[in-house]
Amino acid sequence: MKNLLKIGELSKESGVSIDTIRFYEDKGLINPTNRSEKGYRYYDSATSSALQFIVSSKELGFTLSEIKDLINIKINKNGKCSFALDKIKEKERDIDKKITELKKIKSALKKVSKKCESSKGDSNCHFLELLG
Amino acid sequence: MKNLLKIGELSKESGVSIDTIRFYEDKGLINPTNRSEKGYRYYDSATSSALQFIVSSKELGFTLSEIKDLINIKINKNGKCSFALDKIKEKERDIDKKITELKKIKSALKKVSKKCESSKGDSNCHFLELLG
DNA sequence: CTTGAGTCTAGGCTATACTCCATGGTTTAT
DNA sequence: ATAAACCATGGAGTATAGCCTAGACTCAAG
Repeated sequence: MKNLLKIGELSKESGVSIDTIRFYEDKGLINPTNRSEKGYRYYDSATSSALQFIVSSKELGFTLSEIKDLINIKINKNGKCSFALDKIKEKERDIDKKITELKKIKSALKKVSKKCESSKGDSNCHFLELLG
Repeated sequence: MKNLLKIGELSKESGVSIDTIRFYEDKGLINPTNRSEKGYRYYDSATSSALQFIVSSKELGFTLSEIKDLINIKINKNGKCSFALDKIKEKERDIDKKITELKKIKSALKKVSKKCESSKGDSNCHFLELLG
């Protein structure tokens, strides 16, 4: 097939492993442009951008299923931004929530370590004592 | 057995489910004080504190395997704080790393959403366009 | 034409922290 | 004595995002 890549070539071009490419197909994130008679997958080079998009989105904290939604926005809504924007804002809120959560944990840990430090010289640890 | 609790009673007292208690035993976090001839587990009430310790530690971000380490410190090192303190400080660093990571993601998301907003009126989305 | 490299499918395995289920034995209360 | 409630074990299932393997084909080069 002219100008089309086999899965191994796509893998090299995109930096995504063959297994992962097949896995993404299984999850409905990408599709081979076509298949040979014998079943070989062939991709155009736009698929490489699609894979890059997936990788970047993952780095932004999106799960594969959320990324699938983003792709469907592109396909179904003709790429209108407002729909994607909703998802992005939602993810921002998610991340914020996680940060808040972790900050709480952090200050709780600080409290515990202070407690621990205050019993440094003691034979028993004020934290571990909770074990009973 | 006098003063000992059966697993269901321990579960009620600690708020940890029966299944989870057995699961923690399987993971080496707790042990029944003894077993009846027929195999029933019996616990003293200190086990309830131990379960509370596990729950609290989980809330502090420790995994079960890390909690197991903490318990072993109590057992092997006679509860000396310095050892526990190391683990706590390490966990603080973990949490800090995660927070930093999330903050990076957050600012990247903001960038993307700005880009997205700037193309709101356009027929195509600057973010989704990356899909090729 | 043969060999080696590439590809196919289907399935299992990883880690984490459980939850749920079936099947069968035990205890307790009436 | 009998039924309800409890307990035991072992194994499967959940979610996420892949990795790895076997066994069988196919393709390209010499």
